[in-house]
Amino acid sequence: MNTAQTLTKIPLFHTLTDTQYQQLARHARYLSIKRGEILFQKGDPSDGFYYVIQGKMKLAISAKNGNERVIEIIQTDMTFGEAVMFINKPYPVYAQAVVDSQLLFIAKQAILRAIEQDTQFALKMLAGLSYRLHSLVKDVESSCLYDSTQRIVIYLSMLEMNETGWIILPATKSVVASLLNLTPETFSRVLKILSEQQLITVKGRHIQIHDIEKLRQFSHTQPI
Amino acid sequence: MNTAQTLTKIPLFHTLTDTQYQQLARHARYLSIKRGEILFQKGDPSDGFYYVIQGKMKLAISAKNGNERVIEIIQTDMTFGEAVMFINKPYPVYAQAVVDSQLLFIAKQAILRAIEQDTQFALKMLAGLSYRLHSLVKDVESSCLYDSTQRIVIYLSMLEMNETGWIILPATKSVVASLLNLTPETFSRVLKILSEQQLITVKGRHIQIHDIEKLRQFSHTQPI
DNA sequence: CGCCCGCTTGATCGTCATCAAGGGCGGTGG
DNA sequence: CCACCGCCCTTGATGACGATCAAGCGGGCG
Repeated sequence: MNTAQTLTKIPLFHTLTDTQYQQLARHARYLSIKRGEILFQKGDPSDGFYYVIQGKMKLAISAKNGNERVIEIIQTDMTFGEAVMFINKPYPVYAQAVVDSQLLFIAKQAILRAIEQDTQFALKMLAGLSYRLHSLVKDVESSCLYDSTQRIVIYLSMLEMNETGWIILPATKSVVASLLNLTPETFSRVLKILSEQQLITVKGRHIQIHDIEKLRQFSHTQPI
Repeated sequence: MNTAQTLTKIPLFHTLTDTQYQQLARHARYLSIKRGEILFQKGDPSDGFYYVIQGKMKLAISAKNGNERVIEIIQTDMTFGEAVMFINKPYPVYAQAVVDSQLLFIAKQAILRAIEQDTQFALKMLAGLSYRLHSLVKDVESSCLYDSTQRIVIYLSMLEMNETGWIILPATKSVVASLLNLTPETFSRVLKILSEQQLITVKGRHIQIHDIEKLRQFSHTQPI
């Protein structure tokens, strides 16, 4: 598949014309990245954003002492790095490949031109950023107002969209734990408790939720 | 001052023409709100955003048990609520007046029209949202990677832009504490410790930083 | 002058991180 | 096919940070 064709898969671009796709394609470049590799470091300058053709990336921050906190896990068919493009600031996070991945980089100038030509595109861009902002507020909310069990239950509930009742964690348990602002140890312990309560079944990264309502109830009755 | 004149003070609108100002003014309305009053509740639908002509607002979330967490303090000349406008979701936070305030509400449809007419405006809007996103990431970073003393020092350093060395907290200590994800008690204790270390002087909401470098050093040497 | 609200200070507790060690699974090579 | 190795994950013991509960202080405003 060529670059222009790949671009048509990005939801953000769905209102564009063929000509515009060709323009974008000229400013896009394909790249492949191996598991564990760093795409950009916190502090690097930004001149475009990325689309995940296939694979998984994680955005995270880290303290001097080595502690890290995963902000987001970017999966196949998602984009990242849009926001930083519009302000002259370096990346506030670093990006690392969780598995071998294929990415598409789209240069800032191409986006700016597209915005000039297409109002709908600008609105989509705004909606995309707004959505991100919304998610982050929810994230802050979670971290501040809920304890570890509640955060985990909320997270599992979010993933619970399949019909089967089985969900698959998008990364290793350590990474998911960090996403929920927990240590791997705590994450493991809570999953064990939920298992013992017959609320879930854990098989590696696969988790079955038996009764989502009971699960939610449990997490609320925990305090006191 | 009439509405159109007030609009010209909003940085976001600086590229607009007089005609556009008139258009916007028709979709804007002035409102006055008393200290403590709620402007909108979490969950309310959004159909525009707000500009603080004079006063102070706070955006916060709250848990069932009554706990609250202040996300942002909006001061005179700042805007809020832009992001939610672009996605069909209710406010993820509630807004409350910290002091008696005058606001300008600008309806969504006026903004959408302005975006259609002015590319520069769309870009400014994008930059504004990006900036918000950036701040929030910084906020998450602070909460996760730094302890209470470090967060307070970082916050005080941010406010430290005046020449005098004296800074003024933008709200009551309780509200600032919540903004830093701390209880008032902890906030008070840390300020006391910093005072005892001769690093700052506290007089009500006025704080003098004696030596910002020593202050930073202290907050880093604390752990261990 | 007195009340109320916001701040301080103290004592105690709980949650989660940290430190440490052991177990399981998958991949690789003999 | 089996053995080995490394990486996660688990499980246990301990501790620290900050929250909570409780009481007293102080200053501003009516």
